[in-house]
Amino acid sequence: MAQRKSRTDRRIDLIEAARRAIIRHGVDGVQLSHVAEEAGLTSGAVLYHYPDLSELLVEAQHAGMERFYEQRLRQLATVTDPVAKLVMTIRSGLPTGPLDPDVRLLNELGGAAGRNRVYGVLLTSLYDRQVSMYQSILDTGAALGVFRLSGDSLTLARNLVALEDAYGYRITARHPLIGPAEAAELILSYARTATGNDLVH
Amino acid sequence: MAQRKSRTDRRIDLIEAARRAIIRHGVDGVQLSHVAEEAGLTSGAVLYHYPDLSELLVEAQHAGMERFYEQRLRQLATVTDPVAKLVMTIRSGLPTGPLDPDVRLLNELGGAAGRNRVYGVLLTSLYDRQVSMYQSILDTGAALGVFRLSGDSLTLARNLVALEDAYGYRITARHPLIGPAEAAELILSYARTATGNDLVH
DNA sequence: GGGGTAGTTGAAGATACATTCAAATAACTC
DNA sequence: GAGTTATTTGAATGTATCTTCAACTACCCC
Repeated sequence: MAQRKSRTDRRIDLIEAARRAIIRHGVDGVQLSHVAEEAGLTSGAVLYHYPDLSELLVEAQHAGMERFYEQRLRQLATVTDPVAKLVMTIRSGLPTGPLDPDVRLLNELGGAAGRNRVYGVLLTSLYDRQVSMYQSILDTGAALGVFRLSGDSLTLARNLVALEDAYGYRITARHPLIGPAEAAELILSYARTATGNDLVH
Repeated sequence: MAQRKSRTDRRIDLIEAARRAIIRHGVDGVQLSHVAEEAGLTSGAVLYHYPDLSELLVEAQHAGMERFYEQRLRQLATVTDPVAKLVMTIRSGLPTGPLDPDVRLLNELGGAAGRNRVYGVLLTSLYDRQVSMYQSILDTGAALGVFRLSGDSLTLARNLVALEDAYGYRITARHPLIGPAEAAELILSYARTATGNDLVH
């Protein structure tokens, strides 16, 4: 028998297991048995904690998203220079490679968001928060005279996040010419014209 | 009994039916019965034409993608002015609304492309062709002296397609503030700095 | 350390889905 | 228009998955 765990611990485990299962089989292809296997439990045990699988899947997506965002914020807090912040943020929004689990999970959401309102709301809220994150970097840099913005910061920030998203898809789809480094350079090229700064640090 | 059709006619029908079924249930959630229902047939009939459902799904994705791309090329051919071409191309790459079937289908592919090499290749090939399309518009405009490009045309074109992709996702996910018009404006703002042209026509 | 609780299993039952195929029939051929 | 072929159905079969639940057991608490 699998190790017994407290309600909360097991639920955390299951959310992690669901995350992995989604990455492996897709939001619409994932099954109870997949989650159970990832968690090292039987289907019955999964159902004991989450009588409705779709609830678990939503929680898994939510948790994965929050973690991704929190991680970026935490990293951002380690530097103060606007240039360093911007460059670091661009990098942290891209997958480390085609297998990056965080981005893989987010990408799974993309298609489902068109069909499922809950996923749509989740994804939209992540997008908006990332936009705010970029916007505050841009505004701060402009206030300090480091950036000379080529347009309003909201527009620029929205485009920066959009580019991140799109290259995340390209990388996970294994574009032969666009990897993490190339994608970062492409986004940086936009960021340079947007900020009027060479962004060398 | 459903109307009898020739092999080729029925296969075309089934590809269309599969397209709708994928949009409704996702690449990984679609079932034989969904396709059959969309086509107004029984599962047996579907299996008679496509013994392997996944083959039909790939064909459906392929067909949808080709149609999307061909449509853009055809529209592009109706104008000659680089400014008009660029503006029109940006608009034609965006969904008409959250329900736009062509973009919905492409978005379904995004997540699956990380898991399924075939889908990855399909999506990558579409991306590359779209980049070429933009690149040729940019190069022509530059040669004519209409555009003063802010960087190399490949970088700019890649970013333009990336922005299209990303806003396609935002729109199908029903972002409350970003619809087709707003997305077009966001991409145009990038296109303006990229071409040094106001892009009014 | 005994009783109670919470977590887990495994098997049984129910449901859903894919797959096969004989029979039916529409369309085509000569 | 008789015979042949291609397409479709519907029912039967098999398999996979979900769901339920009684039994088991580890752990907690007094």
